[in-house]
Amino acid sequence: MSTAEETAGGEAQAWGEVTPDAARRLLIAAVEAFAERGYHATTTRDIAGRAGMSPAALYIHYKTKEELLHRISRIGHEKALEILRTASRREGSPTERLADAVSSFVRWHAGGRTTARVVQYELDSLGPDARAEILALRRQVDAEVRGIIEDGVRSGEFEVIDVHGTTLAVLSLCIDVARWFNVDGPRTPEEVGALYADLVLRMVGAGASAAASQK
Amino acid sequence: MSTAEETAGGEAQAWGEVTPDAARRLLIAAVEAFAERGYHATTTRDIAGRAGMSPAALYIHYKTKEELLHRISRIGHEKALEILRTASRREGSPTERLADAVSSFVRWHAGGRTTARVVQYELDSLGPDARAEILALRRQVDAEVRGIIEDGVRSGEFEVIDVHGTTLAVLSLCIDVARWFNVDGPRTPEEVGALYADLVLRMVGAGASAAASQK
DNA sequence: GCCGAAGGTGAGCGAGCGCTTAGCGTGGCC
DNA sequence: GGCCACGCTAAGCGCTCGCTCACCTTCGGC
Repeated sequence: MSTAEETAGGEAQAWGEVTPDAARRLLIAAVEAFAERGYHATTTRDIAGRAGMSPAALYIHYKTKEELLHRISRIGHEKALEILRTASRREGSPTERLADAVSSFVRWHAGGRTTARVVQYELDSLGPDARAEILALRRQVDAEVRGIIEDGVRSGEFEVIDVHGTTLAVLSLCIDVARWFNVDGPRTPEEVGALYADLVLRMVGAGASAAASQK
Repeated sequence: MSTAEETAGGEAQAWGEVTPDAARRLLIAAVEAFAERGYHATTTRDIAGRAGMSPAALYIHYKTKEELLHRISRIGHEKALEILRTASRREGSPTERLADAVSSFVRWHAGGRTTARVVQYELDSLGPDARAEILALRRQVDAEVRGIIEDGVRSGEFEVIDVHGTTLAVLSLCIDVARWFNVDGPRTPEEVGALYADLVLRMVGAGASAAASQK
């Protein structure tokens, strides 16, 4: 999971579950194209071309162009949820769990920026049914982070007045990394993850009663 | 400036400078359409229709569809920059100036969500020249916020290790409001502005040496 | 009361879109 | 070795896109 993953164009990562091979190649091509140009500006000819196939080949594996986006979005959201769940359910104090959640969530958004961009910013391009399905996953993502913050408030480690609003802000901060992060920029995903974990701990008031920006 | 501005569909606000009247109506129609569907998914027929005109009328006032986006983006960024400059150059401590900057910047993103969405998220739909012009404005926006944070660090009010990274995070947090804010949701723009000002002051460590989350 | 500019329309252009269909090559099975 | 299912392609259909063009209306200046 934290082995040599993606950096620039590759980012093949978690698409291993998609079979057969041609369908996976098309999906990866679609992710790259959607991230670069946006869903609506991407043509099926472009996707097929990137995958080294003719335009018609796409329709053997997917019913429509939207189905491609739907599949990408669902797999991406499931991955994001898994990352947060892992951090949330490990043992440790709320402070440690929140720092872990934020830093790994941010690393995913920065390192897999291509995928994350599509997952987080092309939601409105989905039809109503697919959109509703994805929104249910997003509510689970929200609940996971809110759970950690509530734990911290309960234990007295955090000092938060508006738990819902703060949860929203924390997630918003992490998600927006996919918009601005530049692979050629001065920061590595790990550095941004560490910086953001520190900033988020400050936001929830961790370390107001104890020293917390260690590690 | 803080009079009864926009709430839902209206949001006519700062487009007063655009003349003649027909050109302004087209511009407002374009903002609404771009915000709703995205630039690439919006048709010139849709824009003209919303403005109560025929598709051809658009080309009397604008050379291309992209020129509409360019104009919207430039006016929007100038407005955003003006808001931050006003907060940055008023008198007061860095803490007060930063809180003012964040809360007014957030209010603009939440209240004028329609406009802000287009301004912040359709940048990539511009051609290279227009894009470069807008990016120059964004660097000024960044510099304005960084200036306040640097002042706070210098005066000892703030405790920030990575000034550039923290500036980026603060701006990112504010900008992303345009993505998730819902006019029909439970929070008013003013409430989000106040919450975010508090969160940002925590992020920069204001009140670590003095009480700061007052007001 | 005529005239030209300004601002608008209806029809339609070439291009490119998402998607379909007829047919081709190939490898596994009897 | 004949057969057929599978994966794929070349060609192209119907449609809608951004944008243009020929023409129409309105209105202030003289």
